[in-house]
Parts: sequence; C-alpha cells; structure tokens
Amino acid sequence: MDYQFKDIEKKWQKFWADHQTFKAEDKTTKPKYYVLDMFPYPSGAGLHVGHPLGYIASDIFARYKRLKGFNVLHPMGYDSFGLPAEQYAIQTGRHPALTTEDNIATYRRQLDQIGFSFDWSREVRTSSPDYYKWTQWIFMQLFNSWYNKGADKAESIAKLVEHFEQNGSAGINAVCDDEVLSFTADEWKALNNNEQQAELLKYRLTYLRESTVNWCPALGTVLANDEVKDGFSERGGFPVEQKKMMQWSMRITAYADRLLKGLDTIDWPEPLKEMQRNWIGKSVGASVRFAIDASPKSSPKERTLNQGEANSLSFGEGRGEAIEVFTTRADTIFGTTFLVIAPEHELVAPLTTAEQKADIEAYITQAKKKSELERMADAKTVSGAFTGSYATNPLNGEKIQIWIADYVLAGYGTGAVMAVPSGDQRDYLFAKHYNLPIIPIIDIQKIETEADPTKEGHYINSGFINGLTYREATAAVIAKLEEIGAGKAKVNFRMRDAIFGRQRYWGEPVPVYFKDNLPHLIEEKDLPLVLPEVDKYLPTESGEPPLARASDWRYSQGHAPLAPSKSPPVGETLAADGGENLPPHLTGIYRETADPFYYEQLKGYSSENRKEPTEAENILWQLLRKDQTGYKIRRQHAIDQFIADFVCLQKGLIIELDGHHHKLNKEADDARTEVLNYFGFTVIRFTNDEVLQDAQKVLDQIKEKLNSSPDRISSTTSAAKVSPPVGGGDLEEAITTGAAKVSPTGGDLEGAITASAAKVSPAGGDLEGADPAGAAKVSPAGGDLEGADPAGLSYAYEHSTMPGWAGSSWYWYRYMDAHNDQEFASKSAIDYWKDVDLYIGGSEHATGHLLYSRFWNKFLKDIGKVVEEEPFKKLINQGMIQGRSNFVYRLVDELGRGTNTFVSHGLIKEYRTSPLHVDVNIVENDILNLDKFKKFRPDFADADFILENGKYHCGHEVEKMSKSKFNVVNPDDLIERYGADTLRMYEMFLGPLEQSKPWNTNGIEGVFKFLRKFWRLFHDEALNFKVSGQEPSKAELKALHKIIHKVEEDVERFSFNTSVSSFMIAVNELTEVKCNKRAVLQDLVIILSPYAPHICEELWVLLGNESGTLSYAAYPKFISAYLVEDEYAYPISFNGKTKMNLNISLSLEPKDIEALVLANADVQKYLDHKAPKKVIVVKGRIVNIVL
RNA sequence: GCUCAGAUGGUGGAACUGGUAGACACGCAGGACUUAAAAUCCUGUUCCCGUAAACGGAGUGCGGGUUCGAUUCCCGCUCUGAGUACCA
Repeated sequence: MDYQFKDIEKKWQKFWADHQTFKAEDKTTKPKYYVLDMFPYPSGAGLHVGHPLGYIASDIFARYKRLKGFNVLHPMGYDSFGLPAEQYAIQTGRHPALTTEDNIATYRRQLDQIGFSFDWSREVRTSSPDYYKWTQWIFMQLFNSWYNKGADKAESIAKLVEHFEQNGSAGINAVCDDEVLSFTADEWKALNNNEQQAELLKYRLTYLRESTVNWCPALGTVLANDEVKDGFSERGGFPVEQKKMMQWSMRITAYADRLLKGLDTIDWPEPLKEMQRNWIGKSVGASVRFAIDASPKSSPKERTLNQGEANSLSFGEGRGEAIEVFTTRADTIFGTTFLVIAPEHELVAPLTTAEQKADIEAYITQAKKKSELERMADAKTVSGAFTGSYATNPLNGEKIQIWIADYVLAGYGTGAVMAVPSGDQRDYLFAKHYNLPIIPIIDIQKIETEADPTKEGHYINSGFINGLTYREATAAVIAKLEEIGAGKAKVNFRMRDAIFGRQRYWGEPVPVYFKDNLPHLIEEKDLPLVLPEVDKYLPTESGEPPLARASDWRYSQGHAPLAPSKSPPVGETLAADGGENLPPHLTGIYRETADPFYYEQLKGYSSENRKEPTEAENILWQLLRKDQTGYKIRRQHAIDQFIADFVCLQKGLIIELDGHHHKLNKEADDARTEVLNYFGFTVIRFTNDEVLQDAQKVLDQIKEKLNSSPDRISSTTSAAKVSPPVGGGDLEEAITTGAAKVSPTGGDLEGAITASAAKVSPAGGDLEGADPAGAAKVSPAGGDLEGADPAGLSYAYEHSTMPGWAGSSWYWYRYMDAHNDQEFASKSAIDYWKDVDLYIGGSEHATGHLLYSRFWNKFLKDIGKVVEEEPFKKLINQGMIQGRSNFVYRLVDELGRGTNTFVSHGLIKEYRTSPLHVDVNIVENDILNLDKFKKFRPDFADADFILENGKYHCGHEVEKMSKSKFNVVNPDDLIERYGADTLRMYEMFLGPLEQSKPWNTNGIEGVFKFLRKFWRLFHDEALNFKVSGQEPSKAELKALHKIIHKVEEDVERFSFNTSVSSFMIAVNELTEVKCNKRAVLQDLVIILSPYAPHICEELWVLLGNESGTLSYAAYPKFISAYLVEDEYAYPISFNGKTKMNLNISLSLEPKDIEALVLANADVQKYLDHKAPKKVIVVKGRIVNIVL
C-alpha cells in the first residue's frame, strides 16, 4: 500500500486517545522530565500559526525523553479567562463560558489532529471553579502574609501581629506601604480591631491601596504596565490614561532583588533575562536630603501653603524640612547646581513663593494637558518653572534653586533629583536653557557642548573629595552623608507593585468581602467563591464593575464566631463599632472612590477628547455645514469610542483630517479605520495641507464619495443593530484590531449603550445549565443559613475580578496533581515533579506572565508549599511567525486608473503598475494560479495577464500576518493536503526554533517526498510491505549510527531543523543501497518517531511490534565503532586555499603525512620545485602548505 | 538614544571547540518514462572569465586586524529585527 497519511493519522490519534498512551505516571522509579508549553488563551480564531511551532518542538522533545527512559509530564490546558470572550458577551449577550467552551473545542480539535503527545487526563482550565478555587486560595495566602526583609522571605501575618503585641512596631523590617504607623506594644493593643486591620493592610502582600493606575476607558478596566504599549492598550489599541483609584495590588516589589538574582541561575535566552532586568530596573545609589532654605525671598509667611499639611510645616522639624533625592552618582554632589522636583511632588505647593505662584501654576496646567503621547514625542523640549525656594547642599552649604520640570517623574525614586549639569545631559540642557550654573567636577571632563558623565579622572571643585577617583569618592561621599545624617546608600527599583484587579466580569472573583469599609477574607471552607450570573456584562449605572449587578451575591457570615478579640485571626472581622473609629485616612476609602464611573467616563469621553479645531478643519466645516453637499454632515461626532472629525451618518462616511501623521498615530488610525469599516462606515482622510491648498478639490472628492455611496442603515434601526463580529471565529481578530465595546450608532453615545445593553439577551436558562454549581453556591443570605440575619450579617463582596495573569501564575503546579480537591497539588506530587524542565513559548510574556509566575513561585516556596526557588529551569522562545504576502501588479493607464490587466513580477519595470495583495493560498511557489485568481474577486473574472514564460510570477514581501493582507495560511489546510507528520517535520525544517521567520510553505513538498521515500524503504516496487532479516552491511550500519548520534546531539541542543536534514540524508543513503533490513529500519523508526509519530507507529506495527509500545521503546544505542574510518580524504591547501584531496590512512602521524603529501606529484606541480616555508598537518582534519 | 539579537546562493537554511563555505530542501534548467498530464526518476545549478572540459579568479553586510588558515576571534562602521526610554 502507498503511504495513506489520512487513514494512518486518524487511526493512531484515536489509538492514543483510547489507550491514554501519554499519561504520565505518578509513582515510578524513572527520572522525571517536565515539558511545558506556555498556557494558551483559547481564542475564537483557533490555533494561531505560530502556536504549532512551539508545540511541535516541545512534543518532539517530550517524545524523545520518553524514548530515553524518562517519566515525562507533558500536559496542556487553557488560560480561559480573558477579555475577548467577555467583549463578545457584551456585544451579543452570550455567556463568556459558552464562548470559551466553543473556542476550546476548536482548539482541541486542532491540537489533536497534529498528533501531540499531551497527557489530557491532566487538562486544566483557569475558568473552572475547581481550578480557580486554588487561585483564590493562593490569593488568601498572600493576603495573610507580609515580607520580612530581615529573614528575606514572606512570613505569616500572625507572626507580625505577635511581634506588634510584644514589641510594637519597633524592630520590624518589612516591605510595606510608606506611611505606616509606629507604635509600642501597648499602643497596638489599645487600637480597636478595625484600626489594627487597617494597619495590617499596609503590610500584606496583597493589599488595597489608592494608586495611580493605567485606566482604559474604552475597555472599562485598569491595565497592568505590561498591558500598555506606547500609551495604548496592548489589546485593542485604545487610549490609556493615568488615574488614581483604589485598587488591589500585589507587593511584587518585595521580591525585586530575588527576582533579579534568580535570573543568574536559570537557563533562559539572554534577551529575555535582559528584559526582566530592565523591567525590575535596579539602581544602586544614595538618597540625599537637601534641607529647604528659608531664604529672605521666600519667608514662610509668603508661602502659598496648602491644606492641613502646610499648617504643620514648621521649619527645622517635620517632613517638610528637606527634599529627599535619589542619585546613582553621589560622587557628583559637589556639581549640583539646582534641584528639580516633579510637578506632582507634594512639596510643590508649600515651596512656591507668591511671586512664582503664577508661573508654577501655569506650568502645572500645561504639563497636565500634555497627553502621554505628546510627552513622548516631545522628549527633547526643555521646560520647567522655578518655585522661588532654595535648598542647601548638605556637603558644601551652597544655596541652590528648586525647580519643577516634567522630566522628573513622580513615580520614580523620590520624585526629585539633584541636578548635576556637568554630568547629566538632561540637567545640562535644562541649565543651558534657564541659565543655571554648570560646574565641572572631574579634571578630564569636557563640557563645552554637552554633559560628560565620565567616571575616569580625578575630582575638582569638590571639597574633601578633590583628587580622589570615582570609587574612592563615592565611598567617601556616602560615608560623610551618613555621618552627618543627610543621606545613606540606597537601592532603587523601577518596578512597581502589580495592580491586581480588573473591573471586568470574566475573571476569578476575589475571595474578599467588605465590612466597615475594610476588606476581609471569606473562610477557606467557602472556596471556591463562584462567579455569579449577571444580567449583562456591563458596569452598573453607578459605574460599579459588572459583578455589582448580582445584587443577591453577598457574603453571609453564617457560622463565623462572634467573640471579639484584640488580635483576631486574619481574615475575620469582628469589630462591633461599625468602623466609625477608623483612622481618618481610611474612612470611606473603598466604596466611595474605588469604582470607576465607567458610564460617566464613556459619556464624558467625547467632550474630553474633542480637539481644538485646526484652521483646516474650520475651512472644511464652512464648506460642509448646512447641507451644502446635499447631505447632513456632523462635526466632532462620537462614533463608538472614537471622535470623527466629520461624519455623514446617512451615508456612513467619515471624513478625517490629519495634521501631523507620524508613525505612532498611524497604527491607531489604521486600527480605528478597520473597526469603523467593520461597522459599515467608510473613512476617507485628507491632510490639513490638502485642505489649505485646495479646499474645493477636497470638497469635490467628498461630494463624489457621498453621491456614490449607498445609504448606510436607517437611523432607527442603527442603534438596535449591534453588529457582532462575524461569528465566534473572528472574535480575537476583532478585539486585537480594536473592536468596539458598544456598537457604534448614528445617534448619540448614550443611545448606543442603552441599545446595546437592551440587545443583550438574558441567557438565563442556558447559563444555569452550563454552570449549576455557580448558581447554588452563591445563594445570598438564603434561608439555609440558620438563624442568619440577612440585614446584619451579609456583606458585599469585592466586585472587581482578578487580572488575566492570576490563573497562569501557578498553573504548572496544578498539572502535577490536577484533580486534587484538598490542595492545589499534593506535597508528594510537588516533591516528585519539582519544576518545569523545559518551557517553550513566545517572548511576549517576558515581563508579564514570566515575572509574575516567578514571583508567586518564590512566595509559595517561602510559605513552604513548593520546593524550587525558580519554576522554569530551561526556557526557549520560539521565534515569531511573520506573514509572507504575495502581490500581483495591476497595469495602470495614463490617467492613473487601474485596468484589468496584470503584469508578471519580472516585467513590472517595463510598465506602470500598482501592487495588490493576492491570497497566498492561490499562489504556489510564487506562481499565481490564474483560474483561482479569476474566481478570487468577481472583477477579476475576465482579467488579462502579461506573463513570463507562460507563468505569472508574484512579488512577495514579509509583513505582519493578517487577513487583510491575504497572507494567512491555515494549518488545517496543510494537514488536509500533506498530513500532520509532514506539517510537523516541515515546521521544524523551516529553520532554528528561536529565529523569527516568515510563514512560507514553499518547501513543504520536499518533506512530504521524504516521508514517502521513508515509507518505500519498507516496501517493494509493488508497494507490498517487505523487510529482510539479513545482517546489515557496514555502510548501512554507518548510515544508521550517524543518524542515531546526530539526532541525539541535535535534540539535546534544540536544533530540530538540522536533524530533519540528517533524516533526509540517512534515508537518501539507505535508498541508494536499497536497504530494507529490519535491523536498520526498526531503529530508524524509533529515532524518527518523535518527529513523525503517526507513520512510525504504523510501520512499527507492520514490523511486528505491539501497538502502542513505540512511544516507550528504548532509543537505540549509539556505537561509535561503526563510524570509524581507516582512510580520510585530507584536503590539501596552499596558503589556506584548498586545491585537492588526498586519501591517506588515518593511522599515519603528522610527520609521515607531511612526507607523503610532499612526495605527491600533483603537490609538486603546485610547489613548482620550491621548498614550502612550512607545512601544517592537523591529524584527521587538514594539511596546509605555506608557500 | 540605550540594550539585545541578526546579516551566508534566486529562496529557507547548513558548516558544533578557527580547518574542504553553500550540507539538506525549495525553485530553476535540461533529460528519462508517458498519447498527454500528474507522480516518479536522472543530471546540472554561488558568481565572474573562458564558454565542451580541465583549469583560473572572486566570494559569508562593509573596512581593517590577529592567524599557516577566519562565516567563526578582535576593532571600527552600515543595515535589519526585537525590547526599552526623560529611571536621576
């Protein structure tokens, strides 16, 4: 029989599933090996073409390790909470759980058909209550822990409380909030429970605090730093703003140093480690206090003080007496000629003198107006304002000015810098711009045109460090600062605590309820806290997150003990005073300020984002207004979350005017165009210049467009027509390209929300079926709670949910013991599996998932639950898959209009053409299939071609893979055509795993041919299975052992592409000698099976082995003796250039070889009777004759 | 700007510690089989000169260096990709 890959692959996939062939053992004497792929989010678009690349590599490795006798854990599951399913729910009302379920089914089907050796018995889903029960449980452990810097590990809050009770706050060295109280043991005991809880919250590893967050109005949620790119949300490309909000945070900063140090112990790609190092951003330096000077110019009376803080400001004491700066160059302190503080700095108001007040206020207003984007584009502009106040340099007593400027960031260090213009370029520019002094401090410094940050040379103008070197000076300065109490050595980190909450529905509920405005953990026995059902997936009218819609969803303290205690167990709240005695800064902190007024945001968004009209806009408006075009045009109109410059709702035409159209805007513009197109709007763009130069021409073009466009949709139906993305399959694409939260409408924004909300179908019945546990578990203050007083004992839960990274920060442990309902994983399972030996995935997780996972892992180790400090020993980034687009070239006539004639790529220089994307699936090896092309678009049906040698050659280019560029190749199609084994081998054959490469199927034929050739080794001419029992020849054994060795080497260093080549060479060699000997072929089947498992299973059984035993066969032993040669064709080179080869016995020593070579007639010809200067002989390698 | 990675035929890529550059595959050209096509097989294929061939010259982004010998090591530069950015 010929190679029937379809039957074979189906058959073996079924066999593996039925027999659980790849189930990892729990109890075994075999060594363990844990191979893991990065947790996929099951998007509606199905498996992205980049995914199989990593999965195939890890699968080959897993299968190889099984052959090598390891007990391999190779699991797969889904990170199934996430935004796309929820966006889809908002648009359609379909429960995210259902969408997720469908997407997972698609994923699973695709994974199965590639023949992966996953242990599916361990599959996990983060959105399943069995799973997120433990995510919540870990959250509770974090809540119950604090970081003891002394012990350099997390410890239980109970231990902290114990310390407070015995010693007060003295002797505590914790990573905590800045403004913690200091108290004695007695003072602590005198605090009531709420006060104690409020204080403890400042220490917990997960805590609630008002912090500046990345707020994305369009997504209606906060985002983590790594989810924001260039001021836009990574997902969707929506604008992100800074906003102060009460938020759950994770004290990852406590682990900053350990996260940094751990990088040196793990085998990860260097760029990835570097990214983490940058993200953590450790800088070693000193903090220095500059006393604020009460100069005559700014007597305290004249100061414009703010609020209560100012009243308490008496000079010489209190926190206002000095400005603290952080510097990495304490040695340059004598070059400090002014201080700069951030405009947001708390001392700005008290430091501003009456004379300077106007300046400062103007500057602050202007700085606030600048968007994130403008600030970035504007990095070169120097701006700032003088406060009028002075400070004193602690080391030389110099009086220096205090300025504000936005080049100093409030969030880094202390939000203040000592400016040393001679050494720092930003300070230099600032000093030049405002005529501030610049003092050179190192003898070799060159500062005529720019700052010189050198550390070489000796100090000058620097008091007691004059003449010292950098090392000496730094030490001396810090010692002096410490001595006079003006500063100390300090380490600073760029990394911030991670925000741990999203104002979204589809995520893990936070196992917390609120009592007296304070957060309290629910009891462990009440886990999991199941996600409640809601009527729609939007924020409430008052702006609370969607979970607030579940009004019955409240925590009932059914059986909680009520006995008051001075230091209660964490997680219970027992206060009887109702929270009235809270410290002032904590009253009302949460409910009142926590929740974003999403609704208001959206409404307010349009007015906030209206730009000042430009001149061009005004001109155009005069031409467009009052139906002059025959159509009603609106100006600055909100459509979806965008503001259109002009829009004709009737025609669905948007007219955009772009001023400066730089790169940053372009992506956002393209994304929004795509979204608007999606909803039936057409966008045309003009530049300001076009309007200013010839407004009439622009107007004519607009008119033409209006007249030629069909009406969009009637305004009455437009609001109701919530156009969901075309089917679930498109969901992710829609989101990533910026799909809208609400439908765009012809009418006003408010109408849009109501309309889309109304459209949401209350999918009640279905949902209960889908998640019965959910409904039962959360029954609110129900009758079954014995004697509970619904009014008094039910409390609101936290309404935000956990962020996307929560569930993925520990999942590798769950695979070790996936069905445990007593623990997240048993101690014995963790002791056995320990950590992930090989982790494969994309580098896009560098600063998100991979950092958070290391953080949680270290925490779990601190509390004794896991054994390894680092979770992922070896990590490989698979390269990104780029798209490879094909182009056809449309002939253009004299007027610049496209014709229906297409010119082959080789001839385009002779014609005027314009390139056009063409679907890569109708192009093979860059040759266009003309028939398919004619069917590609109706207007191509009668296309003409100008061909080369009867063929149409397409152009090609590497660009992003996207549907709009017609360069998406679906793995399903390739499997249909060539089978999974071919796909697997081809993906590996493409090139090194880590390298980015365009997705191009040009060479797939070669791999397919190879497998057929391999198949034929086992068959005779008539394709009957036929192997012989003869002893293999020397050449056959050599070919076999060469490949045994080569594949071992290659797999161990993850060089899969080279081993595919070697397989081809081996099969070519064996075909050459017509080898069909069982002794050779059976071993070859084992070696190839990790790469092409289906065909190998089939041949394995044909060879007479038992079905299913191949996966656990023993990898053949390499015997080097078969490779030993007695002769070698030595390359003979002259001056390094190889001229000929000579067969010489390998037993000869260099001296004899030299004699032999020089005696050779051909060599003599080259020597031309001259004696060589020198002869180099490397045994078994080369002979080089120097002339 | 900074950090990191990379640059080899028409294409993907190989050459592991400095030792025959271009393995393997695609594509292309020619041929065999076939009424024809598909499939399969064979031959050639870095470039230049000569042009049947031997043979000769150049050649791993560019310019230098170390070495008997450099795609590999060192110095300087160009370009591409990724990450990051008023981080004090």
